[in-house]
Amino acid sequence: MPRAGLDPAAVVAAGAALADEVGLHQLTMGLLAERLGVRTPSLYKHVAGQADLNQRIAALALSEAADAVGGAVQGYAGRDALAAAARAFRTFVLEHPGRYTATIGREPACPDDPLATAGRRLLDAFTAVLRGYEVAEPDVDHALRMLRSLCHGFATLQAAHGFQWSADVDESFEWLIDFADRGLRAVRP
Amino acid sequence: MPRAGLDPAAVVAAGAALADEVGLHQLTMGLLAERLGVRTPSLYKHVAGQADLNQRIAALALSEAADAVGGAVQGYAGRDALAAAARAFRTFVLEHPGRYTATIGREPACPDDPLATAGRRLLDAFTAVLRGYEVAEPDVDHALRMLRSLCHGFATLQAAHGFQWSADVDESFEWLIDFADRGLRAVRP
DNA sequence: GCCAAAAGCTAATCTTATTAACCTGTGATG
DNA sequence: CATCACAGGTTAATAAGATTAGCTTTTGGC
Repeated sequence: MPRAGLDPAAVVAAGAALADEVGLHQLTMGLLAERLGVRTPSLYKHVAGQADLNQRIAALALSEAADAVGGAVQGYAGRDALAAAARAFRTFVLEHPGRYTATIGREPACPDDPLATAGRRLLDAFTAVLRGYEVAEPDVDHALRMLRSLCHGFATLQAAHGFQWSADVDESFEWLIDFADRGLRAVRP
Repeated sequence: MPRAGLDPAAVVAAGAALADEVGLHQLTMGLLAERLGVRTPSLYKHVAGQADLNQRIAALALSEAADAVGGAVQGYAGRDALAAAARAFRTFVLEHPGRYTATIGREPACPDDPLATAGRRLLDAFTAVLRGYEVAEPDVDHALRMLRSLCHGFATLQAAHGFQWSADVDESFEWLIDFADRGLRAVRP
C-alpha cells in the first residue's frame, strides 16, 4: 500500500475545498477521506476529529481572508481602500462559502490559537482602511465593529441566499460601500 | 400510558427553547424527546424529521423577531424608530441565539412557506422604519439590505462572541445606530 | 541493513436519526 | 352504550457517521 503522503495542512486544505463544494454541513469525515483516497480512520492521524478539523478550516479561512483584504488594500486610501477591502472580503466569502461558514460561532481557546491570530490579522486589514479616514481614537473600535458587521452581515446573508427580491445584489453592495464611506467621512469630531 | 398531548406547535416551541439553552448544534431529537417526556420516535408523529424541525424553528424565530421589531417600532418615527427596531432585533437574537441560528442559510421552498411569510413580515417591520427617512424609491431596497446586514451582522457576531477586545459592545451598538441614522438622513437625493 | 515512529488499514463501538410494526386511548358515530 | 378508526405512543430494527483499538507496513536516520 503506497503512502498517501498526507499531513495536517493537506487534510485541512482538502477539507476546506470540499466544504466550499458541498457545504460545511455536508462535509463528512468519510467524504473527505474518499476525496483524499484514504480510509476514514486515517484522517485521525492528522487531525484530532471533526471539531478540530472545523477549527483548522476556520483558521485557514480567516487567514486567507486577511491576505485577500490586506492585499486588496495595498496602495489605496480612503474610499478606494474601503471599496477594495469590502469587495475583496465579499468575493472571498462568496467564493469560499464553506470555509467561511466554519468561522462562524467558533471562538479561539487561547490567545495564541491560530484562529485568534488569523482573526487579528483580518481585523488589522480593516483597521488599515480606517486610517484613511479621520476617525477619532475613541471611535475607532466602534467603526471597526460597524465595518465588520456590515461586511459579515451582507456577505453571509447573500451566501445564504437571504436576499430574495428585486434589486441587484452587486448594486446594493456598491451602494453600501458608498453609504459607509460617506458615514465615515462624517465621523470626524 | 397517558398521552403527552403534544402537537407540532408544542414540539417546535420546545425545540426552539432547547436550542436557545444548549445551542442549535447540540439540539438532538433524543434530547428534545427527553425534555418532552416522550420517546424519540414519537416526535416523528409531529415533525417530519430534524430538517423539518429546524425549518419550523426558523419560521417561529423569524415570526417572533418580526413581532418584536414591529411592536417596538409602533408609535415612533425617524431616529427613534430606527433605534427601537435595531435594539429589539439585537435583544431578540441575544436572548434566542439558538432559534435565530436556525434561520441562517435556510431558504423557503415555495413562496407560501411559513418561513417565507415570516421573513417577509420581518422585512416589512424594517421597511416601516425607512418610511421615517426621505429615502428615494430606488434606494429603498439598498437601504433595507444595508439595515438588515448591519443588524444581522452585529447580532450574530456578538452572539458568537466575535467581539473580543476592549470597547463596550452596547456602546458600539448605540454608535452604530447613530451612524446608520446620520447616513440615512443624508440619503435623500 | 536495522529500528522506531509515522501513516495506513480493518474491525469494533457508540451515538443519532429514521423507519417499521405494533398497541391503545379517545372521540365521533351507529 | 358499543364500537371503530385513527392519532399519538411504544419497542425493536436499520443505517449513517464519528471515533477508538489494535495490527501492519512504509520510511527516514543511523
